[in-house]
Amino acid sequence: MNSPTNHPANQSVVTRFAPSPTGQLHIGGARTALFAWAYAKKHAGQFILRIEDTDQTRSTPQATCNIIEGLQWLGLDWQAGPDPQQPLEKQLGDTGPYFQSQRLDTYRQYIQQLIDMGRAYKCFKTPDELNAARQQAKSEKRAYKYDSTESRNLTPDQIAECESAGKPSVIRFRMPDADVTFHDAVFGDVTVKSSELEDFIIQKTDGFPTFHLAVTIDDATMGVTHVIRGQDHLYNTPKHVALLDALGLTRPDYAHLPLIFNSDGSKMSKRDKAKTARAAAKAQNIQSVDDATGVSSDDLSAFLNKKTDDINIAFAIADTLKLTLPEIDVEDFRRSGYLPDVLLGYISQLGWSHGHPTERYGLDYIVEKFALADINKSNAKFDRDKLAKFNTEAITALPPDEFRELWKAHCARYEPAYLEKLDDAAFALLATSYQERSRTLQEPCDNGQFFIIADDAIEYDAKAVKKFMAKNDGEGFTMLRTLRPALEALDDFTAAPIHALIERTSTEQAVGMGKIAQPLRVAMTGSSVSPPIDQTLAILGKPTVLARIDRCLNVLAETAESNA
RNA sequence: GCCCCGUUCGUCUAGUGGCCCAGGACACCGCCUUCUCACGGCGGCGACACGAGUUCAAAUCUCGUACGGGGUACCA
Repeated sequence: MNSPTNHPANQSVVTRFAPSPTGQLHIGGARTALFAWAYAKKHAGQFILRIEDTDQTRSTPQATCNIIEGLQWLGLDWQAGPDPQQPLEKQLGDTGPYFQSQRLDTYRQYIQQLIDMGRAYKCFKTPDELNAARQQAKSEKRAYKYDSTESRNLTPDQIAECESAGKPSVIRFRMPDADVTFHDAVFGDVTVKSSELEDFIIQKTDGFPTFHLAVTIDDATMGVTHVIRGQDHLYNTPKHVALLDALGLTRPDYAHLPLIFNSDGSKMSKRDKAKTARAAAKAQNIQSVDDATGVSSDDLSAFLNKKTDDINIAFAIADTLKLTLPEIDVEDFRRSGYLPDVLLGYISQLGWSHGHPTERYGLDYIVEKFALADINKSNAKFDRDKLAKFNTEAITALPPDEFRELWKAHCARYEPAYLEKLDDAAFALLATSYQERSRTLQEPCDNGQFFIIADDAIEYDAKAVKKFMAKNDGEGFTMLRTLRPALEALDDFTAAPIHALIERTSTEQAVGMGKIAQPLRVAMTGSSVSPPIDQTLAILGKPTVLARIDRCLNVLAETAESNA
C-alpha cells in the first residue's frame, strides 16, 4: 500500500507536541509526545513544543512548567518551544512564539484574510439560541447541524445594526459544499461527507481563535510536516484541511493515534485519583486526615460529598491511609518510582508494534524502529502489572552504583527522611539490599521504614508475634535471649560475620535458619519481612540491634508469654 | 439519535489467503530455589466477537448482527 505524502522526500521532518496547559502531563499525552519526538528524531528532523493556551479560563503557567518538567524527565527534548533552562518568556526556535496566547496577531491576520476572501463571516447567534436549536433537534430525534443560511446572508447593513446594538459575534468559516478527503497514516484515506460538515467557529466572542483555527495556522506557519496526535482529533481534521485549502497552505501529513484506557475500559483521567481516594476514605469511614497535610475536616467532607475533586485532598487521604492512587500523569509514575526509559518503552507498545524481537527497550530502540505504518487502529488498555514487571527487570539489571544514585535522587524528591536519617555508608548498604527486591524506586522507601524510625516506634504485628515469638512457649524470645550476648560480643558488625554467627547458632541449637531469622525480624521490624537478616542487622548497626532486642524482650515478652 | 472507526488468550500484541488445530510478553496456576519478602529457573492454562458468503483453502476477502470507541462545543 502506498503512503501518499504532501511533502517532498528531501524536506526535513518537523513534528510537534501541542498540549494545553491545564494540569500535569497526562500519560496519553506523553505517548503522543514520544511518537512525535521519535519520528522527528528518526528522520533527523525537528520537534516543537507548542503551548496551546487559548482557553484563558483553564490555562496556567504552572501547568506549562509541569509539562516541561515531565517531558524533561522523560528525556524528550525539543528544538523549538519554551526554553527549559530559562524563564517561560524565553523561547527556542525561529518559528515562534510557541505560546498561542502570544500569536493572536497571526491568527487575526489569517482570519481577516478569510473574511476578505468571503470564506468567513460574522455570526451573531448566541449560545442560548444554538442550544435551543440543538435541543429542538434532539426532541425531534433529528441530527442537529448548525444552520448557516441566516448568518451567511447577513447584509452589511444588518451586520452594522447588530454591532451598533452591541451584540457579540463569533466568526465562522464558510465550509465548502463538498466532501472532504484527507490521508491518514493510520486510517488511510478518510472521507467526511459534506452533509456532516458545518460552518464552524474560528474566532470566539472573546476575540480568541478556536482550537481549530489556531492549530491549523500554527502547524502551517511553523512548518510542521507531520501532525501526530490522538484519535480524538480524527474528525477535527476535515475542518483543518478545509481551512488549509482555503488559505492555499500545504496540508501536513496526519497520523492519528489510538487512545489509552484504564483496564476497566474507562478513560484514564485525573478524576480516577479522586475516585479511588474517595472510595477508600468511605470504605474505612475516616473523619479526618493527618494534620501535616493541611487538609481540614471541612475540606475532607466537601471532597467526600463530591463537591470537589481537589487532588491535594486525594493525596492527603492516600497518605493517611497508606494508599497508592492510580497513576495517571507522568508525575504520578515518577512518584511511584518508575524509570523514565521503562515508562516510555512500555507506553510505546500501546498502539504501536514492529514485530517485537524483544519487548524490553528504551528510547534509542524506539527511535531506531519507529514507523507510522506500524501504528494500530484500535485502542489499548493500560496494564500496570506489565509496566511494573518491566520496571523490576530494569532495576535489577542496573549497575549497583547507578541504582543507588537513582534511588538517592528519588528519595531527595519524595522521601528526604532516608537521606536525613541514614549516612552514606548505611544508605549504600540499604540500596544494595533492596535493589534486587524492588519493583520501583518507591518500594524500598515504603518497605524500609523500620530502618529510619526510632527504636521505640516499632509496632509489632500481632500475627508475626504469635507465629514466630509466642508459639512453643515463647521459643522466639528464648532465641533472642540466646542471640543477644553473641551479637553484643561481635566486633565486626557486618553482614558476613553476622551470617557466620547465625549459621553457627543454627548448628549448635540444631534448628533451621528460619527459627533464628524470624524472631530477629520481628524484633527489628515488628513484622516478618525484611531484606536478608544478616544485611538487615548490619545496616541497623549494633546499638540499634541490641536496643530493639531489649525492647522486644521487655515490652513484648511479658505480655505475650503471659497470654500464651 | 446521527456520522465514522474498531474487534486475535484476562491485558498488550504477532499475523496482509495455505508456513497458524494461531507465536511472544504481562497476569494467573503449578513445581524448583529459599531465613522472610522478593528475584530467578522450568512447566501449564488460555484467543481469531457472532452468523452468513467467496475460495480447493480464511484469523486474513465480502456482507449482516452484537459489542467497544471517537465525533457531534464560543474545550482543546
